[in-house]
Amino acid sequence: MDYLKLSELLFPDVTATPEDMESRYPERNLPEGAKVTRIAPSPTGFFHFGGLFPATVAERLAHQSGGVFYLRIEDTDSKREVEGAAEFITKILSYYGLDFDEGVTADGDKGDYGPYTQSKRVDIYHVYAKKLVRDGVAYPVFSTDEELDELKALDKKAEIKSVNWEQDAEARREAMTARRQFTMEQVEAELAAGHKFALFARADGDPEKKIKITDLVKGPLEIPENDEDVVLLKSDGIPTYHFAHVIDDHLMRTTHVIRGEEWLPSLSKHIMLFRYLGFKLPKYMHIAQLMRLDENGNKKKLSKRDMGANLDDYRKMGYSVPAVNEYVMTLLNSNYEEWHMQNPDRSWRDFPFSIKKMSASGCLFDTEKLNDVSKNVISKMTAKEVYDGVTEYAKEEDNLFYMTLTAKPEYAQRILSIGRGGAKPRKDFATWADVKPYMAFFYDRYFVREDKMPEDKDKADIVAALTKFIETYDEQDDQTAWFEKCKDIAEQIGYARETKLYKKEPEKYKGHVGDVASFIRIAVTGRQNSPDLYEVIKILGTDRTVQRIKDCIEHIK
RNA sequence: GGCCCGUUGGUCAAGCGGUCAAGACGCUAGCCUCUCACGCUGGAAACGGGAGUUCGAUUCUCCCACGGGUCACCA
Repeated sequence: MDYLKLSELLFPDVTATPEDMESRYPERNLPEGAKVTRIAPSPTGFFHFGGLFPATVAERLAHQSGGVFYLRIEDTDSKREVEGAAEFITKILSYYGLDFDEGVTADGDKGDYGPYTQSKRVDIYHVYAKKLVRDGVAYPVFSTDEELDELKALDKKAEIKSVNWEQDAEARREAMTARRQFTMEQVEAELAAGHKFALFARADGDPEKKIKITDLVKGPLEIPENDEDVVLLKSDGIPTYHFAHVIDDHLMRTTHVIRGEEWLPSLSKHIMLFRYLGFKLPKYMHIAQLMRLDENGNKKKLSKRDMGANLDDYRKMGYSVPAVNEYVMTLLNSNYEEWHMQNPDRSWRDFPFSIKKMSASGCLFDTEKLNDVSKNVISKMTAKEVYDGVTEYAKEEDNLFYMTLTAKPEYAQRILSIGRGGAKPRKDFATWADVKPYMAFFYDRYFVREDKMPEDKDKADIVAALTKFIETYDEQDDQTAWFEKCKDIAEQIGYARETKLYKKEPEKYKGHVGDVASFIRIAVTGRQNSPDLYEVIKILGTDRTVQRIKDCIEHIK
């Protein structure tokens, strides 16, 4: 077979050579040890929560080493592509603070190694496709849709465990080899008839032989050589992932390919293609998948349809950006939490991320842990930061609350200041959505009497306590003076001044000062639980406090 | 079914031949406290199984079991 002739027949319009490509995309001039990484999502309009893991690793590794982190859009599957998806991806990644040095941005491509969208790189792929045909490694397959369907059926059969498994696999293998057979005349005839072809790379591996390769997170690997022909170009001329990966990551000079471990089984294909093309193999890092529990209690890969799989949902649920980032870090690097405890005020970006500390096994997504991380993150924020976070969230999710907050920003921030800023801050919020129920009673619009006065206490005592409180309340009192008055009231209605006194001799009293505080709290906030009552009343103001207590007394009567 | 990856408490995990097998989340007892939220002091809870190598295996090797992934002109 005259492969040169075949290559001209198949790719008559391709004039550029691999050498041209090499000079157009020269090796990067970077300091020793600098890593070039990338994230390469498909524009499906959906960004997987798990996608944050390789993305974060890639970003850290590049930026920690003075390298380059870029975004490439892998839009080689037109069937799955969604309008505006690329823009959505750049938006959500920048929302989570993953900043690119190169790649697709809202204002077009940035960087010298573009285009960064695969559909715009078809000419480049064809240069190498032609070379592989010329080298006798790649061959065309002209298939009708029906033939394709038949083959697909065989694939399906070969996959399913059945008694005839061996035969099914054999039938498939035969069909594959048959596709390799053709004559120049046949190709010319097909082409003349205007038929499209897919381009395959002939596999030369022996699965009995193993390739030794070290994955930076999985460790030393032994994988069988590839003996399955690889689709390079689909019949529309667009490359498959395999071909695009090899060419793009070589030309864009990626040093570390960071991707999910679901790619491990096709690694031998990629290694083969790198060899065919004469490219240097990059370092690989296959990251373990994020799992969920299925109904049988088994771990399953967190897939698109699962709860919590959509990264954008976390924003909608009200999780703050740093909380999500930190949670990802805790799972990615086992010593992150330890470091964070020693450096409580430093950003996760300051953490010396290490490949060695990455786990080789997949972990279960844990909402409890996320919430804990999140509570800690928010508890360290200033009232202003919390206010900003909540208002931004409410603007999207709860317009009335947004209006309520922004009508009196200082008031909202005073509320959010309670118990904040000290060494042991309150940890009330895991999400921005938790804020509204916490502070709702401060707003007449949302105030409701959720909790009733305790049944076991005498109504007359409650009314007496509340009445006395109104009579003696003085907004000039400091906290100690204020609480002394509560104790006085307790004493006057036959309650113990101190909780301890009551606990010592419960039969001597009808209750204790804590009960008095509880009456006031329920009257003022409508709930049994609230933050510091003294602070609450101060913020609420004397008039509203008195009014609420009076209303409450009416209620009781 | 083939191939590949994985296996320390419920979860995330430290460990890298000799440890009473860290820590965090969750659970729990108690303390602190005007309630809540914190905080503090405790507690329960783990090396999948079997062979080897070794004076000694959670740690090394092999086998098994279990779990996961993958087997497209999808990525």
